[in-house]
Amino acid sequence: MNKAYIIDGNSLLFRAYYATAYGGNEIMRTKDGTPTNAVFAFSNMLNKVLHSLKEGDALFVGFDTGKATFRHKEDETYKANRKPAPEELKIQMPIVRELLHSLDIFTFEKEGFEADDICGTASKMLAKDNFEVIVYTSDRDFLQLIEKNISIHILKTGMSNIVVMNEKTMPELYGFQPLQIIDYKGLRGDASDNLQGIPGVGDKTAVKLIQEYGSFEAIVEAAKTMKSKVGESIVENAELGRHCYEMAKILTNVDLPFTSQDLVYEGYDFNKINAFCNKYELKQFINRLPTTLKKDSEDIEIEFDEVSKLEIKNKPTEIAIALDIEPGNYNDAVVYGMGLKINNQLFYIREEKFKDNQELLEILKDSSIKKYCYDYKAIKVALHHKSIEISGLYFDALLAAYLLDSTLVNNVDSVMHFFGANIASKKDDSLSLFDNSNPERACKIAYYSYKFANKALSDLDALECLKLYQEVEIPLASVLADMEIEGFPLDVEVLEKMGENFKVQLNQIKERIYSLAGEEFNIDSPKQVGEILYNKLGLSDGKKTTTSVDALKLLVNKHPIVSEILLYRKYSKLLSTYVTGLSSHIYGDGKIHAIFNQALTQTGRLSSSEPNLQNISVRDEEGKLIRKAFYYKDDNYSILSLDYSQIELRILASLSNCKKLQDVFASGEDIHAATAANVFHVENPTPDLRRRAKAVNFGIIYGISDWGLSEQIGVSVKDAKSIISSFYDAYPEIAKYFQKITTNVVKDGYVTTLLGRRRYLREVHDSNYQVREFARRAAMNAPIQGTAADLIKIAMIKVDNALKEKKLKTKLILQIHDELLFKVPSEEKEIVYPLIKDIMEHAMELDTKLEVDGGFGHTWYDAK
DNA sequence: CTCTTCACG
DNA sequence: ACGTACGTGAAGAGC
Repeated sequence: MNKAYIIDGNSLLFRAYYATAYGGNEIMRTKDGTPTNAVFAFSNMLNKVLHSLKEGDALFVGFDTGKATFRHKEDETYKANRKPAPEELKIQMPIVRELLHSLDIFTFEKEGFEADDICGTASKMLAKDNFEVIVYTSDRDFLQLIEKNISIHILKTGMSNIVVMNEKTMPELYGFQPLQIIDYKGLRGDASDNLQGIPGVGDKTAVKLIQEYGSFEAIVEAAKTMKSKVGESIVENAELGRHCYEMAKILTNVDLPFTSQDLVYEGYDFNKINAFCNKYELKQFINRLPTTLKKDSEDIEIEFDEVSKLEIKNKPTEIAIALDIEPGNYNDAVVYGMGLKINNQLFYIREEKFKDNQELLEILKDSSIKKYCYDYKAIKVALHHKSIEISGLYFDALLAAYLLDSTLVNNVDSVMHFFGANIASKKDDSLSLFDNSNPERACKIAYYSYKFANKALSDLDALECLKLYQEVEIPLASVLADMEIEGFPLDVEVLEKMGENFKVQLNQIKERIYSLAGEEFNIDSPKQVGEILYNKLGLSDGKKTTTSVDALKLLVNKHPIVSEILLYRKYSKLLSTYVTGLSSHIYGDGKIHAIFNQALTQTGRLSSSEPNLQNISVRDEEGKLIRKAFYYKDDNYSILSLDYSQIELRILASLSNCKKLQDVFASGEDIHAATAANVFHVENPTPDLRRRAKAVNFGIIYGISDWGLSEQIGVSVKDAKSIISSFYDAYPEIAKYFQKITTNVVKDGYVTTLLGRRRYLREVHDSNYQVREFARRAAMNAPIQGTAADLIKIAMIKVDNALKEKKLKTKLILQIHDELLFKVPSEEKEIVYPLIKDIMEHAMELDTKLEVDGGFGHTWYDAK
């Protein structure tokens, strides 16, 4: 028998709200302040129901409309004693409906009726259609619905304390039958609904009377001959009781525009609920959802053979591979084994047997054999550590999913989930404390990497991303793997010497701060710093309450402690992040092997982690000294740094077809000076005007706002506004371009780069102004930042190809968004510099001239 | 685990 | 009138 789960939406939502809004604690909110505590608690409750749902089961949520019902018409005072719902809860009512609709769960509400009546009618209908009905509510009135196949799950305190009431347990607990709850309410009324029952009849009397006479009317009849106070009161207040009796009845004959079959749950669409979770920052919910309910989700038992030696009859033209590897950084992770799909068979080979399989090693190395996998770069790097070569990447599920929807989380479970499979192992993985291997999982990943390839490729084609995938992301994966394998040398001794200096400075500054403050406190704690500055020393400028650099800079002249704190912060950052932090990432070969995340950013840029080599200090002279620790001890090698000049503005000039701006770049003029001349209407701008113009140029790229610009360059909002319109007057094509972008993103819900990389910005339709504006600015920036990312990726691939073709020893070692770093042997310096510069400058067809500058240095510090 | 701060493009 | 620049990662504090 199939089950039908019916949820009294309002009842659970109230419960969810109050269960998480107790005491004086701040309730859960999104970054922009939208309260989500009730949605969060409701989603957890709902998830429990979803986990018990089987195929063919029905699921339904009934709601109140919030408007007056037939009960209000009958009794003006009905529920009049209730306090209005808090605003924070009201805001969440439509969001809960949005949650349910994102999961394709059937909800219904009808003006004139309460959720009780909707749920009651649906329950009876489902029971009649042979469903075993389970109703979730906290309202005891629902008990009247109980029958053979209808049980009521009453939520007591909190969200997890549930009492199951059915045909058997309900009479045991209450002492009468389910329908008699109406008679009971006739006698007792319902205080929460503002219905006063018969005076003098308490719980004990009511139960006794019902047990004796059966129904409310029988009790009234019998009361006439009772010679007691209670009897008199019943006779006297019979009408009042009758009213309560009628009000307590739940309707089971509401006209519903759906059938039981319409309520059978058919699963959720991953993209829809994923978008919802992103929007409301409910991060864990999606991962806790039962994958079996995902539409088209596959969760099969796979069969594989664990072999010590592969016996392959026919040489394959394609294979799928997945490593069974310890989670975490793959540079030093334990490799347990490898899952393989070869000629429609699945194999698992333990790591210690890799070397015995010469045939396998040949297949891996053979670039003519297509490789299907998830995260090829990780596989290539991890295998390199085992001295095993791999080439011939054809399909990478991670990269495909990233191009299909960059908002996806980049882990294998989520990506496979996205494509429609559950790879979570069903077996108990606590079986062995010593063996963390998971052959089944590896084989599943290999199996699905292959299985989903065609669908994914055709989806990429449909999104016009196939070329970007095949010609950029796929070849780039190998280039990045080589960069990670190559690494970047870091001299720990140089670093530590600097660290000692920083420590000395820090101690002196610390003492000065304590003495200026008149007490010791934790300078690393923004809270304590704020307390000292704003409360103890009373340094507030009236506006800012944070202790960030921007806020503190406004206070430097008010008290000597402020600049000391800024100094402390600087050295503290240098020591913890750049000396201690970087040191901890030096491997046995004296090098850093950072990971370049290829499927993470929303714009198409790379990111670097463990450690992040893309944010090593450069603006601050003392911080920049860190770069002196990056160098080759072998004097024969030097570092070449080449970076694109003004890449984003040049791309904007090209994308917007702005001839005037393109001409500025073509002539080699100073772009910031040119903007200064245009917006401030002067021929020779002063350094200060040039500085402001530079901020304007940046602002344009970021999706400028008058307030943001005014804050940045210290002018009034009004002046900032006029500066922006001067900019658009000077470059009208750019204004037109942004107008087009804005229109498109509202129409399509996404923007694209020059190569078709897509960024979804569904938030442009958000009901919240802030969220909408944020999406609009991101829409303006993404095509620019993303096209720059496309450009440098192509440059990297082309440079890599050229170096290999010319059999040069120069190696690409680092990418920092608009800059490439190379390890160059002395003898190649002359040939490599113009070669790479030329490739970078012509990596892509653009209407704006590109310019690359840079130079060699023994250390990273000197490379410029 | 989230927030704040600060390093980079 | 809204509250405000785009994209990242790491460290420390404080829950």
